[in-house]
Amino acid sequence: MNISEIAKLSGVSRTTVSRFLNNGYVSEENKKKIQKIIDETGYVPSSYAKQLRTKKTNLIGVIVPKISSETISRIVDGISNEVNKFGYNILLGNTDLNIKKEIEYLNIFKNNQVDGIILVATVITKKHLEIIKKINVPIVIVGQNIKDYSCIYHDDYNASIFLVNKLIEKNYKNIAFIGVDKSDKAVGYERERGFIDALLKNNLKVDYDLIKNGEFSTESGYKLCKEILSLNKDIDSIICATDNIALGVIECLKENNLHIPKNIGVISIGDSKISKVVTPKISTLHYHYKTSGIEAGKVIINKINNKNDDLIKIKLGYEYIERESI
Amino acid sequence: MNISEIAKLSGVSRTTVSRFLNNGYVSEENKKKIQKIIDETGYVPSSYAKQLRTKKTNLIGVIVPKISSETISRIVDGISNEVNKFGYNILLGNTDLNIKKEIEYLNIFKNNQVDGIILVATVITKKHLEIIKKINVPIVIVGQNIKDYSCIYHDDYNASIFLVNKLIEKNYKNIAFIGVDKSDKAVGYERERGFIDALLKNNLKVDYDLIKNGEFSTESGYKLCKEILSLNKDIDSIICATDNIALGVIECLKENNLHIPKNIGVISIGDSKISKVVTPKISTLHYHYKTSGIEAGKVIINKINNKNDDLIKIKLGYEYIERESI
DNA sequence: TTGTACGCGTTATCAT
DNA sequence: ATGATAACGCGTACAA
Repeated sequence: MNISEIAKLSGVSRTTVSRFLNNGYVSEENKKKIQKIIDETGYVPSSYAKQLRTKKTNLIGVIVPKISSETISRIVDGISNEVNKFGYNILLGNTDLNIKKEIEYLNIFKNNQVDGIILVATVITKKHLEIIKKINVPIVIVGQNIKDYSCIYHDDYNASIFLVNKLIEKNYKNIAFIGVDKSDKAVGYERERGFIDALLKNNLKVDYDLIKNGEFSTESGYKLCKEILSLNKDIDSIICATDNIALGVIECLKENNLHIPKNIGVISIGDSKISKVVTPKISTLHYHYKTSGIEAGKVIINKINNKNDDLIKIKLGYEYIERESI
Repeated sequence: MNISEIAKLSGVSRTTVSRFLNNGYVSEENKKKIQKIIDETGYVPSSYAKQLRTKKTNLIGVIVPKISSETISRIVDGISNEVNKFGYNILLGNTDLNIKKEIEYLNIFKNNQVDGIILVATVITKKHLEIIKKINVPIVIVGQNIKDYSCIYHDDYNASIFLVNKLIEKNYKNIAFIGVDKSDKAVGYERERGFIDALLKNNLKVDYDLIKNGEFSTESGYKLCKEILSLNKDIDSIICATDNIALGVIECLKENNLHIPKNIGVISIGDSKISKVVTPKISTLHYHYKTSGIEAGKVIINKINNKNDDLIKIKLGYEYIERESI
């Protein structure tokens, strides 16, 4: 069933049916005729042909490192809710933490297929930037602040500073830091930088032995915590870049019969589900992940509709949630 | 940049370029010429035109109730990994638990746009079935066993029976059950049915006051547990249909100074992250969610390629993980 | 092994 | 307000 057959059955021309479907001028009489035939036949216009003609797919390509992550899926939820309002759908590029696949998806989405791209990434390499530069649809980056590109990101630097100040306020003085590799400019680099600067501002010594970087996992948190304890440096608190890391840290501290928060305070970033559930409940910074998805959706829709390439930078804040771990 | 321009630049006809792109016979000489031009120009064929011509999008429509859920996102992860292997991508229909949107997505995907549909649903109404019947692309349903449709689902009935037997084995005798609404045939109906049948098989009395159904949430678990306790029926264990429900139950029991597992045993289904983390750690049934996604991917790809409409039913098992709550 | 000619289903243009 | 016609970019019989 196609537009020509509908036209024939309705006794009008293809053009009129097309106009009817796209809010053009059609007489009331013809409107009724056409609607009747469409109802009877269950006709739906071919999206292929429409896309070929209009160069529009109403699709947003969303590239994510791993969909089965609490933070990522919240971001995607936000994006999806927002863009759906405007009739857009999501083409999902789940890269499984594989940078090669990330590049692959950028290439797939590059030329056509989608009207806009939202890239949720942890590490942006030169290779990424090379391809992104050549992309001819609007792009928004979530979670990282990349020069010359519109980004929705979190205030990682000040988040770390906040955590240090909070610990100091609670009389903790010898603070360790467990984060992730600095190739992740946001979670790795910025959170560590904030930590160091905050120590300096508070006239505390920066002991680089107490700054460890690993992966986004409970196991990594556990391992690095063990390493720090083996140093016998008499620390009284640990800042964890993520809740998952904090989980490993807590496990390790418990095994060593260290009481949280009496012997050692633990604090982290994320406010994930587990942070409310583990004993002790983790004092943490709530990050507005779903909001970042919503904002990214708004920005990309705007770019698509207005065709304006203004550089948009949105830095989202955080909210301190005190629980039991400090 | 289109295929004609590539042809002109390469000094061959459009047809030859098309053949080159689609593995047809092209002389070595021309192959080199064309490849060179493609590399220089960065030409990528228009997916719109290709789709119009071939009636194939290489897209799988995946409809889910809420992407920001641990189980759902694991399923989607599995689907995505599997279908990507065959060059398919995912068009995500995130319905935000809104049945109307579910129907909407089924309609969007119905006629074209995708080569196949995977529906991850909790409740399948008559309205759903009406639309699904009219869909002319292959469809696979995940999480529910629907008559006449290919489904990947879990053995919910026997899972409940297993849990009852496990409790009895540990000398629990007065068992309550907290589940979800029975309009969810899998999590609601089947799990409750298994519970009741298992009691009967073990010659235990079925007390319908001790069977409560609510929502998929911690709050619901908390509330229903409170209701059960207020009955003063002297229960010694509670089976929870999901980990989230168990979480609320545990909270409630703790508040009432009931020791888990000494005073009351708690057991559930899901093996979510929180089940390993909460105190006490929850004894639970691991469900193979990612696997169900992978299987769904395999089935849909098969249906698309072989055009066979064999009815495929895959029932996945479970794995008992004993921790601390019984 | 290559090229010509046509069609996929829609929208845009222009004339009426 | 309506219709004829071209064009979007590609794949594929068919002929050569």
